[in-house]
Amino acid sequence: MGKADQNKKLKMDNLLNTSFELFTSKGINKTSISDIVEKAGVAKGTFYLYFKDKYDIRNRLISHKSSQLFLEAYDAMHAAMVTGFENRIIFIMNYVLDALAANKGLLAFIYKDLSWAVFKKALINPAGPEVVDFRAVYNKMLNESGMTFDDPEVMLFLIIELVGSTGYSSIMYSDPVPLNDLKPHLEKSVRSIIAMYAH
Amino acid sequence: MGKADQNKKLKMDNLLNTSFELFTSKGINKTSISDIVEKAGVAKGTFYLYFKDKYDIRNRLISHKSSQLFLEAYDAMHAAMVTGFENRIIFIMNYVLDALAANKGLLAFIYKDLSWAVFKKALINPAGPEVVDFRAVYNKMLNESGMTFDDPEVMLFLIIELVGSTGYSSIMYSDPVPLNDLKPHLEKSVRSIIAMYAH
Amino acid sequence: MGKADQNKKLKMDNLLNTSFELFTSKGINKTSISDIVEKAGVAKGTFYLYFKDKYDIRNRLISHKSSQLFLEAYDAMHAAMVTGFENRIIFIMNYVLDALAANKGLLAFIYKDLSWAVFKKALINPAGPEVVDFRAVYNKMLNESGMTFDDPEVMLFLIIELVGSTGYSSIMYSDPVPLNDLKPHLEKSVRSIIAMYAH
Amino acid sequence: MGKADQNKKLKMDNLLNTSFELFTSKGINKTSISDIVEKAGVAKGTFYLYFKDKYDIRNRLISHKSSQLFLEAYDAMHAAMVTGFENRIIFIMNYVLDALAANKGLLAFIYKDLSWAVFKKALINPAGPEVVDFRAVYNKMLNESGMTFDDPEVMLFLIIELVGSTGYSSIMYSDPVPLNDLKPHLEKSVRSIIAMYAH
DNA sequence: TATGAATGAGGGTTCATTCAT
DNA sequence: CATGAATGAACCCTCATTCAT
Repeated sequence: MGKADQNKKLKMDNLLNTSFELFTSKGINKTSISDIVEKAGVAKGTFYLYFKDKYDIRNRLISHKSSQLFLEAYDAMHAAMVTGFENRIIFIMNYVLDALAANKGLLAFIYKDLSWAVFKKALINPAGPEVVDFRAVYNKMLNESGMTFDDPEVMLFLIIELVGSTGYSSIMYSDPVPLNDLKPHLEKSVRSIIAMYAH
Repeated sequence: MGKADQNKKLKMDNLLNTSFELFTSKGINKTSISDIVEKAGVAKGTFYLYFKDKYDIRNRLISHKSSQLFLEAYDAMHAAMVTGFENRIIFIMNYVLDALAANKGLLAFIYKDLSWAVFKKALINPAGPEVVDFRAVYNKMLNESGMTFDDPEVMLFLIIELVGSTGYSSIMYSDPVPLNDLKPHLEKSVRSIIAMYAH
Repeated sequence: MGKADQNKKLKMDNLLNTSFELFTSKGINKTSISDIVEKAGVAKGTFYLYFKDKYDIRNRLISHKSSQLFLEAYDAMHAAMVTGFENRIIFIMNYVLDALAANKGLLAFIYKDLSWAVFKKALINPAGPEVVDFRAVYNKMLNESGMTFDDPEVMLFLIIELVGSTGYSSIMYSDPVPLNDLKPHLEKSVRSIIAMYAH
Repeated sequence: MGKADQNKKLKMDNLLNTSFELFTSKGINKTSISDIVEKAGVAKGTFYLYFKDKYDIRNRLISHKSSQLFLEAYDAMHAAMVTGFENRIIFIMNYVLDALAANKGLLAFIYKDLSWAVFKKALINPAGPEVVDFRAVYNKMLNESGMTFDDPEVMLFLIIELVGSTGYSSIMYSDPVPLNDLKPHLEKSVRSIIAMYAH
């Protein structure tokens, strides 16, 4: 990588980091491009050399941050030496929920897309090199489980949507119950869903 | 009701209907108040006689449309003489999913809030007179079931979030599977969740 | 006065009083006609039956309130049995300054016109019946003084502008000195001005 | 100064001049930002690059124009080789009054603030580099007088408020007397005030 | 007389985007 | 590559005034 390319990478990372801070603190709608470039210390025009618009930068951030979060969860799962397919899924679920509860700005930021569609785009058909291919990870977990599942993709879909959707409400509004009260319900439900698909 | 009041009601309904059309066709963010009043054929100031802002009118519409949808589903359930608690929940679920599949504009409009928070606000703590108190309906269904449930509120929460969230993805993007393929999965999952809470 | 006329008078006084409260509390520019009629409990159209616009009502209030203030000062002067032309002018000056210091809303309200032009319009060429003709009062004071003055009108003009203008700054901003520090300066200056014109 | 900076200065001066013309011809309240940018031939957004709002531009204009006026008066005083403290103050007074009489738009514009508060802000605690520090000029005049004064600041305050306030009425309305008739009265009064403070 | 719903021009302000430097 | 001044359409919202009832 030449010096120019390095410099380019630095500017880009700077803009990405700055945007992320602003998006998670004041929300994407309230963040203007002026805010971003001012905080990043570059000129307005420079923004357009690297990104198409605010939503371009948002999409890249969602991919990157989601990917990072799931990777952390996966690594923590290994570090904790969790065994058993259900246990592993539950571990990841709890890890992600706790991380989001500790960083509501992040939750608010990725929520509208922390649904299957973006999950898939970000994690399963990763665009960039630094994004994990979560499908491979999932398949690995399936293989290591020693079980077979009907429609494993739909199963994952159901779990992600259920956990993401209820987790959001619980973390953001403690409604209808706070996260710690919700977790046992989710654990039971997720185990029940997995049981339905395993044979 | 005097002639003036009738006229007032007409203007308001006109604004509500016009807004709904615009919100469901171009989205709420792309709809300006200018668009609304122009299409409705009233002056800009008139808008502010009836509504605080765009989000005021949106909230009223969500309440009204959600309420209407669930009421239709409930009536259809009675007309079909469906018995059994699980069967009734499944019937309502399918009815609502089919209705939203037939009206994607409506789905896009209410989705971001067809989650527990708004469902609750709109249907369970209804503000206006024309909005159904869905909690009473739910309690009635629980009583008629002849069963008892642990945490019936959390159970409903899980079902709504699961169905709403997966239904959105399936209807809008056929991803990961189209609605008709999703339904049996949802039915199984919902029955499984209910079974977990019944005793 | 017929019953209808009485009613009319009541409505008008109601609007005048309400406007005065709003003008002195939030300022005339920030007070809308909507504010006035809402607080007064009458319909918007009613306002226009009695007044041309906001400035019509303001002018009447300035006349009325200024007149009232000077009348109070004059009465207090008599009650205090102050004798001597200079003493009387000084007494009135102090009375008015103290009253305005105790009611900054009133000062802010009448200030922009508590200058010769309005003073004259309000007090010397009074429009309505309830407004004092201050010129007569002034002439009476001149006669009772036993002295003769060159250009008594210009003398009064100089005094009013000097006192009004410095008093405003002193009361509102304590700049360059607070009112109590200003008073001796003003007293000396006013006596010096009067001395110049007396013979 | 680079070409870009020159251009920037030009735009700013253009906006200042245009605003001044509009403020003095139609008044600040009746002048909208739309009016200003239209007349100046720039886009609306450009206004906000240079000024916070209408009152920001007004304040800068008042500082600038007042400063300019007093500086002219002071220079003329020197050119006329006026000696003696009272004579100098009287000269400046007359110069300023004549200038304002010749430019009633300017008088109307700065009047509401050609009072101590703004005089002080504009001339005594000058913000920008092109604004004269009139306090230094006043102190110089005091020193050169060879006399000592009690409370020279209050003395100046009394003079400025008296002259400004009566001058406004006289110039704008010839009420109670036209400017040329007022001047001897003011001269006498000002000399009398100065005499009171000198020792 | 009294009402108050309706008006709509006009206000201030923001901000994504461009382009000459 | 980088800049940042300039743009100008679009935004939301206010409010004095009118007029049919």
